[in-house]
Amino acid sequence: MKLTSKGRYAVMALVDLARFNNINPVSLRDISLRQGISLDYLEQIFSKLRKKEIVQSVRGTQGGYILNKKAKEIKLINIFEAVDEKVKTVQCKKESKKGCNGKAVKCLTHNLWDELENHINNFFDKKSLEDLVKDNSERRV
Amino acid sequence: MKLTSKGRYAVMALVDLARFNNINPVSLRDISLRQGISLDYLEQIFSKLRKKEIVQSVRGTQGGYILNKKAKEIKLINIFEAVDEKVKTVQCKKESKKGCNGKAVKCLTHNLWDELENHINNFFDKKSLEDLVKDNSERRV
DNA sequence: TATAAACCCGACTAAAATAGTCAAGTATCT
DNA sequence: AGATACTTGACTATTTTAGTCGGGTTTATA
Ligand code: FES
Ligand code: FES
Repeated sequence: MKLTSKGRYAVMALVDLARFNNINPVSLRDISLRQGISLDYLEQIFSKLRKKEIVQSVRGTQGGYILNKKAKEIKLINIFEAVDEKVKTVQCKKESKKGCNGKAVKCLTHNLWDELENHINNFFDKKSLEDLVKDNSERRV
Repeated sequence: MKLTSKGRYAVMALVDLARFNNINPVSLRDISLRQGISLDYLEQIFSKLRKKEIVQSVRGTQGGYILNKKAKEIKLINIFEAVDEKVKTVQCKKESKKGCNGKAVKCLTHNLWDELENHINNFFDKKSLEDLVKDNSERRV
């Protein structure tokens, strides 16, 4: 069970952005330099974040990205969904009544994995971008 | 973030084993048939479980595996550790003081991922094999 | 004592996922 | 005009996953 770079970078980049998000847009180049993330890769990520209306883009010189909502309203789960970093624990299709291994009944562990998925998603539901920015500035002091 | 088959199978197989674990050893062939898991793959998995003393093997005809501890004492986390299904959320080395991206300080999101890791491991710490067997027999009734 | 059931072990491999790179744009500010 | 920065889509190397395969050894039982 591991977190992929895509998800990690998306959150990292947004925390960076949120900290500087007063008035001016933040360019991916700056985020790339500050956080050590490949610029090309960031572009892919932000394309998704924009399509899901997490951020807004400002084109041209001095352009960049700004948050499209208040930091408080952006939850981790929204970020992860936007970049397709989904939590997947069951093997079967949830809607279907069939189990994994193709049987007619859900397998012995199906409920367990379902519980696990909820447990993890709960964590993502609670944390907002604002929380993350705060945690971080407190740490400095 | 997804659970791999190895981890899922390990738990599935052990729940199966635990249900039949009265006196007689359970053969991997039976588990393979009941749970629809490749026999060869199961052998790999059980080799690890045996080395970590989760199960004991009984060789020869009529052989198989039996639990090496009480089902109550086998926690999910022990199973996952045995088969190397570890939860990994941070990118950096935890012991090191350096961050991911090679910087001298931990990155903006390090604490978050660390919290997440704990959150997930908590779940694994609590659940025992006994719980899983119980959940399952209750469901039938 | 031969046979079959079962564990044991290491090497190999196909397929999928990940983590990018690259090229060719378009928009906007100065 | 030139520089900065977003936009898009295709391509690719690497790693991980989920097995397979081939050869063992051990032991109950007929
Ligand atoms: S994981 Fe859903 S049936 Fe096995
Ligand atoms: S994850 Fe530990 S420093 Fe970035």
